[in-house]
Amino acid sequence: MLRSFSWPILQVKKMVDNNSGGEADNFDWDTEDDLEIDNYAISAPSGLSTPCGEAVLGSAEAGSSGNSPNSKIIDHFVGMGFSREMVAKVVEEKGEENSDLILEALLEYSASTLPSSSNSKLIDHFVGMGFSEEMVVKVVQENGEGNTDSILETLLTYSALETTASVQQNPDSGNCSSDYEGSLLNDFSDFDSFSESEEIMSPSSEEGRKLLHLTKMGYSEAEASVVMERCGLCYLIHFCNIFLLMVGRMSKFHLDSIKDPRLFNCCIENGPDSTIEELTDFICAAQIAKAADALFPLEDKPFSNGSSHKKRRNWGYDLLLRKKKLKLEKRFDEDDDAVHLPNPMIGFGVPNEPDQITNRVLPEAALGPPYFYYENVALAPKGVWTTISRFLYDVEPEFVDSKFFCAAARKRGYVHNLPIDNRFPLLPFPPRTIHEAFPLTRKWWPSWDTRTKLNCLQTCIASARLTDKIRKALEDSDGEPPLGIQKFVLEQCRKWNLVWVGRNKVAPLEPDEVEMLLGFPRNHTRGGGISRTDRYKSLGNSFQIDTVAYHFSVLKDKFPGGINLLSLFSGIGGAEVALHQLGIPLKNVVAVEIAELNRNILRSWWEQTNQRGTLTDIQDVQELNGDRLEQLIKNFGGFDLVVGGSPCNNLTGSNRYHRDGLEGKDSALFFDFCRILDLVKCIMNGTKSMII
DNA sequence: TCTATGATGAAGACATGC
DNA sequence: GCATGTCTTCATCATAGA
Repeated sequence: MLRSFSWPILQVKKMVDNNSGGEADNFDWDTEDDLEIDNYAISAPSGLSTPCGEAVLGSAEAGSSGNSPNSKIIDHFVGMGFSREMVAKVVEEKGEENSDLILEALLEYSASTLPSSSNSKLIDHFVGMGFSEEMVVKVVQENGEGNTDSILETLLTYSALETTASVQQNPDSGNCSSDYEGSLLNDFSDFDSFSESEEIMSPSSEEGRKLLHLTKMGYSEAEASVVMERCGLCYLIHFCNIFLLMVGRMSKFHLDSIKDPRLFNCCIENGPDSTIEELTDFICAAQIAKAADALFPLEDKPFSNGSSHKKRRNWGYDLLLRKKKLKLEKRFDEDDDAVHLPNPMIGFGVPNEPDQITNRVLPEAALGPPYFYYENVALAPKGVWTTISRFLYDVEPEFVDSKFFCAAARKRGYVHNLPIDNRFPLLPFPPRTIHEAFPLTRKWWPSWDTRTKLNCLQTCIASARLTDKIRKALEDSDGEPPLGIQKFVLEQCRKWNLVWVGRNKVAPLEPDEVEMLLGFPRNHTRGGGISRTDRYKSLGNSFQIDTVAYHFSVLKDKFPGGINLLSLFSGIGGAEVALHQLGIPLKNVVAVEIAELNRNILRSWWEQTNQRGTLTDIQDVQELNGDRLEQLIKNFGGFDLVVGGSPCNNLTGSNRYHRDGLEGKDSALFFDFCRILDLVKCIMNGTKSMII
């Protein structure tokens, strides 16, 4: 079974479970990781908060020498940061048998006993942001201390209303001259000095002019460049809104508009044409958000599978909140592996394997319509899958290795909201071993090459020089080659997925063989002006059809009349082929793919298979804005399934140069998947038509 | 200009032994 | 639990040759 994430509450619970499970004696409570987690719990202004740091330290120091029968469990909870007195009291009340109950009671007591004076770290944080203590105390009382997002939002609202009133009384004090802004900007005075780069000094374009203007205003070139780029993305409006709010230029109407997708879309659409004022707002707001992050390093709340998620209506705002938390989670994930890959990597189950899981509880926000399905490499840098999951409504990823479906490994993570019961595989089963897939290789396969499965099919193949080098190395030895040669050859065979095609002769797979292994029709990528290199590249970036079809199979009964599909980063049409092979009619397909070669491949397949539905090509995900989606949804009556496997370039271990995670140039397109999915959900749920 | 080729490690999961 | 070694990884870049 997949293991849960290790968010704070779960981590604490895990620790307690370990204790109650009798393994506490082997648990090292003093490891650095545990201390980090403890510190997290201690200072978090959430439900995990403890009364105060001093009490925690004092009790912890006194902690490990208890002699009473329940001293061990008390010590453990004290080690988590609760005061000894509180733990003792709770253990006395609840007994020491049910550690979950104890934990819940401790959390409850902690929340109820947080100091309400200005000594509160939570209040200090907000006061430090520039809000008045009186206002902070009031808002904290209204919202409770566990919900820092609500507190911040309410504080911003009050501030905006106050300042707006002030501006209305004194119009000259508006815009960038408010005290708020002054104090805030002073806090961000560590701008880089003005850059005198040649490019900026001689702007030859509109972008250059804006860059020059921004740098002259005192922003660093890097900041200006980033914001110029980002203003084409969907984050602009949120940051602008927050900043406008902070400086008091935003009325209640504007505040409400934060959550208005139409306004959000306007900014997205105007991104490249953003005015200087918008760009400066963006920079300031980003810095404010950065500072807010620093002030609330521990605000994150544990997620549950549960029902506590409110209806996902404020998608733009939510997206930004999730983005804001990204850095915090990344830091946390660096301390603790939040997502653990299952071994064996069979997700919720694969055909012919035991331990099938057929039930799961999805977070309310994740429920369809539409169904969604996101895919990427399983072995991404640490923290990436935590982030992906968080951005996709906290749905737990399903990690599956396609070696359970075909003769090649393909370790991938899938985040989806599909049902998981009554799955069925495509029949007939594809060959599961190398020899089944390529029977002619058996004749030449040496006994010392024990491979039965190929490794991941990638985008590059071995060179002729390498296979020749292997041939010569083997021919130099009489009979069975020495161990050193065997080791070298095996290493290269594993690395490049070489198969034996003659005596002492290995070769990389042909493109049509890769097609077969991945479950595509023969010659799917052949012809139409595509080179062999590009065929390997397109195939290497694709789905494994049998794996994906197994997950999609639950849709067959649900859409007997056909399905409307939004296929993002569609590549050579893995999702389309999988649905087709399942016998699910494709009614309306909107396929978004940047590479013309891939679009041609999908179009060609569409025509060859005599599809009766309509296929709409879109080149760039950036083209999919609210209006475009609204039009498409209006035409089709909504999407039944949104599928996407965003670029993995910056995630895969094969990338030696730019393994930058989700912040990488290409892999950042994941956030466009989120944006578009949110938009689709929003429009289909009627939110968009409700506002304005 | 396009295509194919060769050189370029690090990160992280996992198994093993102590 | 920890150190160590093994194995795997939807790739990128520079360059030569057609």
